[in-house]
Amino acid sequence: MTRRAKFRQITIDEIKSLARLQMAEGGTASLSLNAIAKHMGMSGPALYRYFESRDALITALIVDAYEALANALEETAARFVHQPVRECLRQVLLTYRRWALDHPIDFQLIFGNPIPGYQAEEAITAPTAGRVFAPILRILERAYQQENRPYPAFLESLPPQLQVRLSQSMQEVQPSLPEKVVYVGIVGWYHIHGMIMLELFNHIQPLLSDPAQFYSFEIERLFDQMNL
Amino acid sequence: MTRRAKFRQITIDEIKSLARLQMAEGGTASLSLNAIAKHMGMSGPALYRYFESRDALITALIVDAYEALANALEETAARFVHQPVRECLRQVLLTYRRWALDHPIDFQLIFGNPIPGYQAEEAITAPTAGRVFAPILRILERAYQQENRPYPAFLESLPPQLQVRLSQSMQEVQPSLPEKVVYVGIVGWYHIHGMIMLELFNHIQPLLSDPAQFYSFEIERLFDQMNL
DNA sequence: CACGCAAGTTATAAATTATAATTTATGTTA
DNA sequence: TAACATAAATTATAATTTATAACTTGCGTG
Repeated sequence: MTRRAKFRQITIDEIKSLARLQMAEGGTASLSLNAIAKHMGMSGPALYRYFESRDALITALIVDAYEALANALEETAARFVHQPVRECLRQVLLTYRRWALDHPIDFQLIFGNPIPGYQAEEAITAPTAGRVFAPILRILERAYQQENRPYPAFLESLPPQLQVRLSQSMQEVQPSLPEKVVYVGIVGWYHIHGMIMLELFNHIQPLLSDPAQFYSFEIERLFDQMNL
Repeated sequence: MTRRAKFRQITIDEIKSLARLQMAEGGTASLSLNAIAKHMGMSGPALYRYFESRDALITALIVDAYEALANALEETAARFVHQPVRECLRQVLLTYRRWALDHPIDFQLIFGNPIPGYQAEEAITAPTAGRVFAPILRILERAYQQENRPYPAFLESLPPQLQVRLSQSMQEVQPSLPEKVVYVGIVGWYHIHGMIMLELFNHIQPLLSDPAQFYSFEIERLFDQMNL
């Protein structure tokens, strides 16, 4: 990497870092290119050398967030891969919530409403989205394929017309995955993910004294249903 | 109501209506006081006679949305009150999703991330929030109290330290509600609501061919667990 | 050494929310 | 009915946005 490119990368990183900081203080809306530039000691339009537009910056942040979440999940999955399936998936799901609470802004960027007028570009975010779901699927595959656990009873009553559509990128990560595994994964992910969104996007929070305990409780309940 | 007050109310309604329309087209961010005024044939600052600020307008819209959702749920609950508990709750939950899909903007206003820099005022929104949860609780109370159904098995393993905190307003709607009923309600609401948020805020949608079928499937699964 | 391109600058355009000052219209009251 | 108070709307203006254009500076490589 040339000397110039290195400095360029540093500048890009600093811009993104400041953008995250700004959003952490005032919400996803308070992102201001001008303010960032000012804070970096340069003036407004200079930033457009590094990001084509405000939306381009946001897209970059979203992609980063996706990667970071996926990395966190994969790392946990790897660390507990020698533990029993139940413990391994438990740790992954706990990491999921932990990461969301530790990086609320990034989580909002990924799963929240689009920012002011920002239009998420499916083409850019979709590939990485698969990486988030993949670790969960891999653990479930181990449970039902390798260890031959019986599939959950509720799969029997699943409507036959209902079909899963694994995205291109996810199929690359996990080729030839049995449909039943994916179904179980979706049911679990919806359940878990929904809880986290509710906790993070508030409005329901005051209902429970300790969301963490409730989350753990629901995880065990889910595992029981999954025959883990 | 005086003649002037009536016109004033009409104007307020028109502003809110146009605001909703605007958001429906360009997302919650595209709300512009100027554009509304222009569309109404008056110029900018005139709107400030009716709403103190942009945030005040948004708050009004949020309150309206809460009311509308609560009304829809209550209406369905009333219409099916003579049906078996299971059918009644099913219809209420179907209405919940239906309303969310039919009014995505309002649903985002209520449960999504705050708009660009907008800070939700708990004091204003909390009271109405109770009305959304209340119909569900009432049906569950009927099941477990009046009809003496056994409580779900999973309640046994609920951590004893976990406590529910019913808001002031909810206690007024439902006084002296057994804690167990509230627990079941929360578990159910989290599950259901989480699914809807995922469907609405996308990012996971392409995973399933028919979200409606999945939703119905999960409802039945939930009911089985609830002994309904 | 000199040329080319990257990086940053200022100037400017088109929006936004919001305030101040002013005019116009309405409704009530002496 | 006439006069006055207040509501409603206007224009002008300020302070911010994002974004483009044109120009200057300076690095680094051939």
